[in-house]
Amino acid sequence: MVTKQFSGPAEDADLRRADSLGREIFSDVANKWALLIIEALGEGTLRFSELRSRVEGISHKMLTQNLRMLERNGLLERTVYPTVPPRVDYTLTDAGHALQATVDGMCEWTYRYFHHIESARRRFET
Amino acid sequence: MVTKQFSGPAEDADLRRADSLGREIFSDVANKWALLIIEALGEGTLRFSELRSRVEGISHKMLTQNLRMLERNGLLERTVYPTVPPRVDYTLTDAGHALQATVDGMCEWTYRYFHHIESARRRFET
DNA sequence: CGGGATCCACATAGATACTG
DNA sequence: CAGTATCTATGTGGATCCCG
Repeated sequence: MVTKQFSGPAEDADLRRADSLGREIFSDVANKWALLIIEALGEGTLRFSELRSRVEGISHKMLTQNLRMLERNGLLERTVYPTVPPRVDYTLTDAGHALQATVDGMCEWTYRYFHHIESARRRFET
Repeated sequence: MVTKQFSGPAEDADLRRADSLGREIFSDVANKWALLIIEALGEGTLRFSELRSRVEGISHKMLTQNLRMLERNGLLERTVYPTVPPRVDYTLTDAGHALQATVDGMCEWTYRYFHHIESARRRFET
């Protein structure tokens, strides 16, 4: 999956298509901002402005761009309330939550190997 | 961790430093090529040229660049054999393997939510 | 073979301004 | 408040060349 290759021409064309799509999805999702957004939404529904402050350092533009992309891939749902001023909520779908679980894993990993990484860096710059 | 904020100025300065480093590590690692390299090395030690063909689509430059970064962060070990022609092996460290486990999760996720994503995309372009 | 260095096209992301 | 549009700069990545 994703990293596996299909060698022979006798391979099922449907499987090859699946693999290339898998790779495309992986490329979409495996980026800093997307994962941080997913992680932020893990705690529950958030508005645009709330996301903006939770995902530290993200620009207005990057946020909207990634939200569109995540919505397109069915990872989150966008609810617009036709009020003045407008209000838009973002919530993870089941697929989104499932991914969020693995992102949690990455965050825990960062925490666990913190010192290992710090000392590796010190060793490296010599 | 990573997404958590430290608010008050009374907060422990060491924790803030830890958080910003965590974020830095996350930003390093949460990118397409890095994760695909980690995933490829999950199966075992590989040479530069082997990695180049396993991680489909990666350029010479991106491969070396990411390998340096992953080595710097102590995720993999680089072994140079002083032969002619030279031979260089890359192997995951414990930290690398731990991360690889979570990347596996992402790959499985891609596989599991494949159809969900496909249909979400169809719905979106209307 | 592995990898550094350079050049450059192109995409990406920031800033700014404008709309419903 | 949320979002789109435009402009621009900067940085990222690909291609190419050379070196041990």
